[in-house]
Amino acid sequence: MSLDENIYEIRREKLKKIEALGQPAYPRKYNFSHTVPQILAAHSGETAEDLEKARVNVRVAGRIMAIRLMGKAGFAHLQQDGQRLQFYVKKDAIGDHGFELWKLLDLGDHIGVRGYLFRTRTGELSIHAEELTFLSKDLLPLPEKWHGLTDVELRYRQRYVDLVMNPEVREVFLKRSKMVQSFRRYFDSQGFIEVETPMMQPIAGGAVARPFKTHHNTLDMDLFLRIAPELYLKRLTVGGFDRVYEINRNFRNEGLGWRWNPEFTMLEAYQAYTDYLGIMNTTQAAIEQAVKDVTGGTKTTWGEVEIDWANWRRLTMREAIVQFWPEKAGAKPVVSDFATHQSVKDLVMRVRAAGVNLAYDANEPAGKTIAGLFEAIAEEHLVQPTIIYEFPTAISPLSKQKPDEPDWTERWEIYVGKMEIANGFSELNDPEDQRQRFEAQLKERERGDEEAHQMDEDYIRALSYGMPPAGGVGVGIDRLVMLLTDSHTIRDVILFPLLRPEKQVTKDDTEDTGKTTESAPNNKLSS
RNA sequence: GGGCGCGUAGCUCAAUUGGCAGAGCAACUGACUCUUAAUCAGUAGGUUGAAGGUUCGAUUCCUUCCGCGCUCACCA
Repeated sequence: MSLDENIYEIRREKLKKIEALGQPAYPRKYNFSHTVPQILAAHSGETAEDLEKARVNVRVAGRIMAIRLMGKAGFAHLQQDGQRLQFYVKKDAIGDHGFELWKLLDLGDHIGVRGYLFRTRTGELSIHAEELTFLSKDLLPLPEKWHGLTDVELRYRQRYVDLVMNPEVREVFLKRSKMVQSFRRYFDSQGFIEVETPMMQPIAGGAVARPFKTHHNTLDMDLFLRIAPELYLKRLTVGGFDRVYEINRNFRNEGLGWRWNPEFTMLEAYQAYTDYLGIMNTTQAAIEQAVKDVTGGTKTTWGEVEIDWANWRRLTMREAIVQFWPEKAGAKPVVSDFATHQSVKDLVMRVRAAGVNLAYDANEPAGKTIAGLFEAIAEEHLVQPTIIYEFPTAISPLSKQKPDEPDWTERWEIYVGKMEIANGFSELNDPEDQRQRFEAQLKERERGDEEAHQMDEDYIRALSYGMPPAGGVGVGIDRLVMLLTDSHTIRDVILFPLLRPEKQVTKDDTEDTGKTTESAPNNKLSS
């Protein structure tokens, strides 16, 4: 028998003894008068004399996170909503029966405490307990109280334990929730309505990525998990929802990394009768508001640097390439250098000669090469909020072209902390142009680009009914949370990030220990 | 997928050149009616991720596998 199975059995025995004392093992409810944070907020300013003069009776529920037992008395800390309140148990005050229960409690148990507030000799606000109510047993031992849980694998696999032990983790997800609330409030206030569009799509469109495939049995049809809601949201603008947004998951069948999780949360919004500049301003305002709502200010810490969300710069993609052109690559490019396949190739060769690692495919469109050039030399400099605008048409199959430069589109992206966090454009609403763009993408697909966009006939039909001019945007919620919480891996802002399945305890394993599986906790702790 | 690194008690970590596998916390027993990383005395807890190899002897060296982290490539 392994140690924690031993602890598990010991605690089950304690649970039986608790039942024998007349307390249900798994009671239905507890009528509390205050939460722990409420007590701390309301009474932290009161002195021992104040509390003696006007006695405050309370009933509080929480999880026991520390126990200090001293003969016929003892102290413990009750944790609720990430905050802790001490309570004092004295045999004289709680009675023999209550004291028996007290001795059967373990770290991690949920209990209710009835009593009155007082201050200990050392001045800590505490509950003088008069009655304990058992609420739920922790059968598995919590991690060590001082170092807590630090093993990253265990933190992600057993996030519930991580959340109990690490208040800063809890804080990250509270901020995430506040951020999403803030976006909803902002877009609602601007007359947008929130909608939900299909997660399972017959054609995975609206972005450049490889999808997950699934299957519906009754219809006997293959479906894809969406890589973006874009094409459905734009169908809704055709239908007369002039301002729509959706906050939900996208799924992309690609590698994992510090900025990438296969499922991630995106805010997408579409606004009729405006263009890329209009939606750019809306997005910037929404993000500035979210930063204020989450942090209370306009500056955040990102590792060694401070990000100033009140100070944005805007550069075209070409300007950014010029501005961050490596010295070793010689004279900075001029506008005409971006115009032809050959001149773009020359730029790539100069940059490579300067020691920059950059792949080059002679068969790909020049616009795609330019985008690669931008990512290779400019992206790493974009730490402060920066809007890069005017993207090549070749990589923007859903954006309107610039009227005077058809090789370039009215598209922009926001970069912060070297990460792309938003992508918006003037939405292409010409069905014939859209068909030609899809056809160009199909050629890319034939060339071997699995991520190139597919033809979507129904989407073109929808555009053919007339889609109003519109600006649209997608905002990467996870990455924005990373920036606002100084989290340097996306896994720290996703409650249950994708991990390999953990090895299960097999029957052979349990037979070897001579134990039945009935009570064996089936997790890594016992394997 | 490539490169680098890690895996020792429930948790956090030690173990000299290859020479008896340890500590703190958690747990168990006992003492203690204002402690707060409570204290004091004692007890128990290990197939050192797995399999194989070298060796008189492997946590340590070698091979393979499993898991995790970092990083590069592709993607947001």
